[in-house]
This record gives sequence, C-alpha cells and structure tokens, in this order.
Amino acid sequence: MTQKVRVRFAPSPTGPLHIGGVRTALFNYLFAKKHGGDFLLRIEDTDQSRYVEGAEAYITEALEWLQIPYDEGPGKEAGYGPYRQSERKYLYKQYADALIESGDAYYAFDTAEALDAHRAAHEAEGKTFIYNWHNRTKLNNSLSLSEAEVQSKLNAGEPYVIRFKSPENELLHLQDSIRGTMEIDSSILDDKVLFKSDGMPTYHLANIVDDHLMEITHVIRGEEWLPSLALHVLLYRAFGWDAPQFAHLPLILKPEGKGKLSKRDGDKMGFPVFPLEWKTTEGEIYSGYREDGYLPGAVVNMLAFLGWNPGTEQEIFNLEELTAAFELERVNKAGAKFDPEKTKWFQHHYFQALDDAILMDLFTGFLKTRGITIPANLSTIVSLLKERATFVPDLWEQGSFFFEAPLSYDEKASAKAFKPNTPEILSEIIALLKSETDFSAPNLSDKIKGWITQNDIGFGNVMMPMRLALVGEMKGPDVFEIAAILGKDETIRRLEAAKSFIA
RNA sequence: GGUCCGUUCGUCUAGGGGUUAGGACGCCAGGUUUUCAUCCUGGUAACAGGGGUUCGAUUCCCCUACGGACUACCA
Repeated sequence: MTQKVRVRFAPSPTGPLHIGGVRTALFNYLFAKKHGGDFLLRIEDTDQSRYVEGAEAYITEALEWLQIPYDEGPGKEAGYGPYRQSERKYLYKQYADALIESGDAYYAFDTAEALDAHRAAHEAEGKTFIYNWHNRTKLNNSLSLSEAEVQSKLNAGEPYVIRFKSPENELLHLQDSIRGTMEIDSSILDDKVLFKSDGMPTYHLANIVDDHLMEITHVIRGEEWLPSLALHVLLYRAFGWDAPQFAHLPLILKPEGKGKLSKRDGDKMGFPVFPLEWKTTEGEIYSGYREDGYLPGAVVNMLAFLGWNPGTEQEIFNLEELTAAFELERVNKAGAKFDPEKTKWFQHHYFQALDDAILMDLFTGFLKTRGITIPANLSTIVSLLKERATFVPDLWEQGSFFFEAPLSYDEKASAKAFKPNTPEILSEIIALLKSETDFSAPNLSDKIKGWITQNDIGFGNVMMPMRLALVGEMKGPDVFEIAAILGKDETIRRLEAAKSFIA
C-alpha cells in the first residue's frame, strides 16, 4: 500500500526563522507537492522558557511571503491538530508512561546539580559523563532504586524525569535518503530525557509522538539532527510504530571563515540571513530579504540551489518548475557556504523579469515616500532605467536626474568634458534646440549628430558636456532619450546652467 | 575529549574506473552602448594528502589531514 506523502516543517518559536530553516521548509514543501502530498506546519514550543513573542507569526508570514503555504497547521486544522505542541501537552505523558510500562524508559530523580557534579568530575579526569547502561544502575533512578523507594518518591511529589533506556551493544543500521546507510553502536548512546520535570515532553518524545499521530511519512530536517537519529529510530521501535523515512539536509555555512551561518553574520557581512526583518525586544534590528527589496521568487530560487541541483544546466526555476524537478536524492551531503553575490544575481534576473506595471507601482511608492511628484511619463523613465537596476532604489540611484536637476557636476568628468570652447558649443546647441518643434529622441539625435558632423566639432566635445549638463555624471540612458523626457524647457534650462557654471 | 557526517575551480556545483573534468556566481579581457549599467564573446581557476585495488583512479577501499554537527530536564 502506498501512503499519501505527509511531511512537516517543525520550527521552534524561539526567534526569527533563519534562512536555513526557510530552506528546510522549502524542501519539505517541494517534496510534498512533487508527490501530491501534504505539507504541515507544527510549532514545537515545548520549552516555555525559550518562547519568543511574535516568532510564530513571523514564521507564517515568512512562508506566506515566499509563497510556500502549508496545508495543515495552526489555523488550518485538518483533523490532526492541534498543531502547537503546547496545546498537545496532555497527550505526551501517556506515551512516556507506556514506555516505562514496557521497560523502555525509567524514572530518574537525579537533580541538575548532581548531574553537573558528575559531568565536572568526569571532565576533571578527561572523561565524558554519559548517562547510560554503564552507570545508570549507580544513579538515582528507578533502575537502581527499589520499587518501594520509587513509589514513595513519586508519592512524595519529588521531581523526576523520564529517561529512555537505550540498548547496550547493538549495531544499529540507520537509513537516510541523502546519506544512505549508517551504522551506530547503541552502546555510545545516552539515556535521553523524554519527559521533563516541568511536565512537558522533550523534543525527542514530542517529535516522535506527533509525527506518528500526524501520519508523517518523511522527515526532512537539518543535519544537526543526525546525531539523534538513532534515538528516534529506537523510539519508534519501542512504541511498535513504523518509522518515517529520514533525510538530513546539509548545513548552510557562513560565506567566509568557519562555521555555520548564524544570526549575526548577515548584518556583519552586509546581507540578510532572515527572510523578513526582525526587531528584538531590545530594539536590535536584523535585516530581512523582503525589506531589502529582494523578490520572493529570487530568494526561493537561491535557497533551492543551496544543497540541491537538478543535474541539468538550468538555474532559473520558479516554484512550479522546482516542484517538478525536485528530488531528495539530488540533495548534497556536504555543507554549502552561503554566497550573497549569487543571491544578487538571482535577484537581478527576477527583477528584470518583473512585470512593468508592478515595477511602476513599486517605484511610485518609493518616489512618494521621498516626496517626489510623479511625472506623467514615469513608465518611459522606468523602461529606460529597468535594465540598470537590481532593486527598486537602484532606479532612483540610476535616474534621479529625471526628477531633479543635477546640483553639481562630477569632478573628474567635468574636468575632462568642460573645455574652454564648451560654453560656445552649448550656446549653439541651445539655439538649435530652441528652434526645434519635434522634441522626440530620434529627431533630436538626427539633428544634433547632423550638426556635429556638419561643423566637424567631434562627438566627444558635444555629447559629454550635454550628458554632464543633463545628468551631472557620466551615466544613464541615451542623452537624447533623456532630453526628450525632460522636455524642451528643462533641457535648455540645464544646458544654460552648465554654461554659466563653466563661465 | 567522545560520537557521527562531510571534502571537485575563491564560492555553488555536474560528473564518475579511461573526459580537453562541464556549468553558474565572482574576477579579468574584448565587443555593443560615442557615458554608465545591462547584454554578448572569450579567459582565469578544482578532483585535500598518502597508501592500496586495478592495465588504468578524481571516481572503489583504508589511513591521515582539514571542515562541520552533536555531546542540556534546548529545539
């Protein structure tokens, strides 16, 4: 029987979702959609002390912005909810109890201080303290204590945790869709806490129980979970449940130096590591791709290629194409250094592909916040500027002179372009323009170029001063296009201004 | 320290027992644009090291080095 594919993205609401988490969500989404399955969002908030206000809203907003919606999750109940572990709290204890019943888990009464002391003592001898078969009978738990003692502690309300009794001396064969088979000796495993003294399950228990109850078929998560895979597989076995298929995604590393990409790298190195901007309660701001002007399609495309590739030479993929091409088997094993430059390249591509009407709206919004009056020929201006831009503000950067006359002239350029005879040339150009009734770019081009050739003045002596007069720098679209957009009066005004500047 | 995972141009990667080791980003050069950017063309640049196995290893195996993750009553 083939089960319907069901995958989940299970973040912890401890802060903004970073790019690595977004990629995990994306791969889950792609895998689900590729196989006609469901993509669920589950909030893993079993650690109340780390709960951050607004983090969950951030997660859903980010997924929405990137257009990778979940089929089930908070607010989208589908019979498997609730989807926040804090709201499922009542569920977990019985499963922990069942494990005690079957002998796969036990009560432990060791205090945090006692455990710390053990760790310190071991460390002093250069050894590592592991709570498992080799010392659990010497510690304070239901394996070392008599039944009566355990019962009296329980009755007395003494705090306890429930630990998994990991097997000794067993060679485990673990399967991973990306890494193949791995062998682990169960003797090195420690007896992880499944149920905390505060009445909440740990990640390990809640995760397995929920994945089972929610009928998850494939667990696609970050490589940082690889070391707990053995525990999880053992847990499924202890419950007598079929384990889902696992896939551990490679890490995303920082662009330079060592280590995985972290919160602070972004703003330190000048690129966002978060999809959306995030403000901490302390007032710190972490920049986000959305606020920095990136298009969601570009971010998705970039993320998809971090650790995955289609095996062809195609690099530009929209969400539908990604869905069709995505295969877990083509995900890499090695961690990938994040490259902000490549992200810009994707952004440039998507920006160029942006619908002109949408771009007009975006740019209009930008101009309004600057208090610039919107000219009637804005669409012509945008079409001239678009290919020079990667972000909306670039349009302004590249073409502010369409809206404001230059206040100064680029020093190097003016030293080169403005010569003693320039005022004289400008005067003649002005005279020529004054008599012109057709102020279209092609006509202007014909007339002025004709005049230059006729008088044998040299193009550089006319074109450069003209550009400088109109733009202020040596940049921008064709001068005649600029003049046409500026119109007769403004063009002449700027040429006059340049003339008097030189004189 | 222990356990596990990994290692192809600077970066993302394709490939896989016999290849001129392919593409993309970046960078450099040329062309277009009498400016700038875009764009086009070309160039630069890699199989971590050492042992095996093999007629032949970048590809398979082992070791070393390096990188990373994990090692909480966090996820």
